[in-house]
Amino acid sequence: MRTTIYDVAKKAEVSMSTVSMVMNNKGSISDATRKKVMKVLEELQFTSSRSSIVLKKRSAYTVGLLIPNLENPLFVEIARNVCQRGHELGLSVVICNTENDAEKEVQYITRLKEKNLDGLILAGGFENDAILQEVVGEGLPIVLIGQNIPSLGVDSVHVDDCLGGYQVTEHFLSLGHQTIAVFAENTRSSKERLHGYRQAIKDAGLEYNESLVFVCDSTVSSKQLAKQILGLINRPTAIFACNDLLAVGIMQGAKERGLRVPHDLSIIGFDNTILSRSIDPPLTSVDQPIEEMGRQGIDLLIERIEGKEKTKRQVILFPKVIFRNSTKTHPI
Amino acid sequence: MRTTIYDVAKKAEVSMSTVSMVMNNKGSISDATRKKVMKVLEELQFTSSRSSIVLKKRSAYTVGLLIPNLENPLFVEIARNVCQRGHELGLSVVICNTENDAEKEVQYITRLKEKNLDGLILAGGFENDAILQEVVGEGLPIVLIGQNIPSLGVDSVHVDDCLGGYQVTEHFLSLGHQTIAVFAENTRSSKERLHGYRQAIKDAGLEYNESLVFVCDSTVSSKQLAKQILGLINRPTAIFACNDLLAVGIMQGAKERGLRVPHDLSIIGFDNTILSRSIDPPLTSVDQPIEEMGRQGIDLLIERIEGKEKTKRQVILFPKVIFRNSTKTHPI
DNA sequence: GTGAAAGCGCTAACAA
DNA sequence: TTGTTAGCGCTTTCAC
Repeated sequence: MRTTIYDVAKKAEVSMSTVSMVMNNKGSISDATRKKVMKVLEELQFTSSRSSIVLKKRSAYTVGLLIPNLENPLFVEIARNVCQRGHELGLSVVICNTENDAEKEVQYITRLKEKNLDGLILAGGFENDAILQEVVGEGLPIVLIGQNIPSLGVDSVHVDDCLGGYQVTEHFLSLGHQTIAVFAENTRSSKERLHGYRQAIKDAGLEYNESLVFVCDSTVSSKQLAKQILGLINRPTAIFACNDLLAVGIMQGAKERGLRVPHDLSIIGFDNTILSRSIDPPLTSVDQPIEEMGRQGIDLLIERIEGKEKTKRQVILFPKVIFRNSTKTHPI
Repeated sequence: MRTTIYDVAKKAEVSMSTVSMVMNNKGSISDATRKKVMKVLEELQFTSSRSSIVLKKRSAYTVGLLIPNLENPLFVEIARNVCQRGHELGLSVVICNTENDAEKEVQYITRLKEKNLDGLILAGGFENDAILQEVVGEGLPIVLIGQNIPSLGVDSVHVDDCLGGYQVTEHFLSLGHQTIAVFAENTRSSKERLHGYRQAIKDAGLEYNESLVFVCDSTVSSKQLAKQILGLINRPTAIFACNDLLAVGIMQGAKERGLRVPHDLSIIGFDNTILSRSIDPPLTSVDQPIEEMGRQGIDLLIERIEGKEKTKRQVILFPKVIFRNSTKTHPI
């Protein structure tokens, strides 16, 4: 049978409440008693049962982290940082890999609620917006990492995706590229990046050409797609991939077409993940300050949980293009 | 205030115990009562509080998954599959990223124990063997994934690392390579792989040369090391990297030395992660059946939790070399 | 077939 | 400063 606070009390010859107070640094306890209790606590290697505390306090010191896809190193990195920061602050972080499945999203949220979780962090896309709305309605604190859903009215921390897209496009343009394709996912952040692209194109006095925008959803499909469009007569000379995963696929597709990067084709990715550093040639990619995002995400959430904040806050971080060797001047 | 089983009981005009029995399919309930209760359950969208169940039953339907390093896609993949299988079976899986830190290992395990966890899965290395021994002594079910620690006497599921190392080396030898270096981590599985290498070298009638074995621990250090040893006069013509992460570093080091893979240097990795498919040239790597490992890991653990099994079991899976383009015949 | 009641391990209000 | 006690929400005997 598990050791309980009662066993400690008995051994230390005090009451349960005294032990509880010692453990939680509450009330006023005489030094002698405190020492006595501490000693027994140590001897018995006592750690209290979480579930009874949760039951009593109606708080599990737990936050759920919903991730759409652990295949993308970006999300792994976000998870790592959120867990890290949570751990520092004594919070449990439960990682839930929803795999972009609306069904799973509901299941995970339901399960988390059963556990009396204190808040939710959503990293990346979410399929089932209705349930989110419901959760928000119930007053459960939520923080968005890596995106903003204006209609939801919750805190968020993300880079200025639009600016990132703008910078990428601007760079391509400065290299003389005119036919710049975009590979985007069907997510809010991709749309923002695309928006930046469009803006840059317009600002350069060029025509925005929708047929250069391709929506796809994984390494595999971006590879197929890239292979296909790179076979066109008037093929793009530069491609902006809205994340590194897509960029990897594009590179593979280009290779199968016999095109060399960056000589025949320039590519820029987004997220600056380990992938951009592993592939050959190293991929120019837009960095998101993930550590900062993880830290701020948790911190925002905690303030919200503690009820300090009532207004909606948005932390917008700056993207930064990390130049590597996947782009080149376009021979005019 | 949260809806409780008592609210359900009141609304359905039955007792709490009846509701409980309906929810858990226990006892004998008349069809009429069952329907009545089900209806209210549905109306109230009732889900029961986990913590009270845990408190009462002393089981949280939770298993902890200790991962040494989320930077390695292998572990991410393992986590994904373990979570997946756990979810299917209604178990919560708590991912704990210990970052190879003995301190964190203890913290996580302590915290998990407070939560009444039912079992522990260890994927990959573990720094603090003493605490493991302690946990085993307490009777907490443990399963090892991707390694075996014979002294611990617990269930495990892993590939035949020795065989994998043997196959890799055999392949290099068949291509005519004689000077084959090994980059290993300081882990049990690396040691097994190295053991296979040694065996293959010996079986080929060659001398085992310890100075060709290098221990390192990340992409960065393998890159530095590779750069260094590839500058030697009598440099290796083939390198066996005990995981893909190391292989990536080696490739980068080789590149900085001006060596082309596979033309000037053959490389084989281990784990067949996404990295081996992303880099250029695609890396020949030894596949571990991760999905199988995740599934079997959870399943072994559950049987153990349910007390069905008493004997130690070891599931040994077969590694499989996936040939890509990172090796080439050695010009004699 | 159903309900009453005890109790899982803890916290916090109130007494002493 | 310390102890007593009433629950938190549920499961599970044991009566009926």
